[in-house]
Amino acid sequence: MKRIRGDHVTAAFDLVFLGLSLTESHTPAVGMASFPVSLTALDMYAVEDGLSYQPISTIVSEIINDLSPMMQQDGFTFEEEVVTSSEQDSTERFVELQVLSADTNPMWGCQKKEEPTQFRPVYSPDGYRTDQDFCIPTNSVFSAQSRGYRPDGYDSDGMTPSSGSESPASSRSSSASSDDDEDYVPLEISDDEEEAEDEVPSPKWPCRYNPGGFHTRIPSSPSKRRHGQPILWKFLYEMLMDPQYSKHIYWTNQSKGMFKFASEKKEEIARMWGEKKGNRCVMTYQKMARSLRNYSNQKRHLVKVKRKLQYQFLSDSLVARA
DNA sequence: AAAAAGGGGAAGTGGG
DNA sequence: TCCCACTTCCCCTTTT
Repeated sequence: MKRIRGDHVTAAFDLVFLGLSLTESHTPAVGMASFPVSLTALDMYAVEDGLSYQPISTIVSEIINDLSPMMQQDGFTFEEEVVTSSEQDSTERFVELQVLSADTNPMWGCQKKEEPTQFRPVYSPDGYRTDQDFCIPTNSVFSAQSRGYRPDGYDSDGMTPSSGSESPASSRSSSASSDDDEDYVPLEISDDEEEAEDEVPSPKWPCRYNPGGFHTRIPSSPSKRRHGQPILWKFLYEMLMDPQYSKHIYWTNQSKGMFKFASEKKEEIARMWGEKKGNRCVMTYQKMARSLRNYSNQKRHLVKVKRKLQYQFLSDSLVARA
């Protein structure tokens, strides 16, 4: 039997779990539920798979190939439908997952959660986060792990490794619930400008040529070093996915990855980015935009849209990034 | 016309 | 030592 990569299972359930682009049309019949998923939109939700970033459409395709035999055996069916939208450059591919519920197959139970499910972005600036247990937020729920599809790539008996003793994918998953959770610091917007000024004083001289000779950056914490430096486009992406910042930065066309900075908030976003990086100098929108232009010039991650303060994510770039 | 935003060269920084 | 991902400065151009 072909074995599945545990992380991909996690990713598959994450995308359903996220509620991203899930239509509201799932119709829980007796024992069944279906979840049409727009993969074009979900391409924006690339998943860190060990060393690279893959669009979810790629991962879902693998999942379908890998899981089909097993899931059909257990009463699952995957039905794929390709739908071409009216817009020229957009082909939306829908995957409909028909899932046998726990009601009709008690093996597909879902562990109870104290709190209701909260959707969350796949990305955080500090890396991928995922929960170990999850339920699809309908009555027809199941847990990947309860089926023996373990994120560590072992069979349900925990004795049979899938392929290789260590894979980047499995190491990512196993650390996600421990170290990463501890390191994760939610974004915060300080309403107190003076407090922020205390932490990041405005120098009286140009940062690069300061007479005091201070370093331009505060040394990173060990956790930051471990996970690499914060990445600008991920930072922006998380802001876009967080309703808290909907007045700062927002989608203008989410399915195409187009977003816009609010003119009156762009400097605040830049300042937050500078604080997240630990810059000694205050980050400005002008400087942040220079970084974004580097992305745009190199055609990676995002490009500038010919509209004021608007940019567009490149989903293909997420695949190419290694 | 003025302000805001866009653009890009060049050099520098710090982590991996 | 090299590369990456910015950061900073500066100055010019384009858009609003």
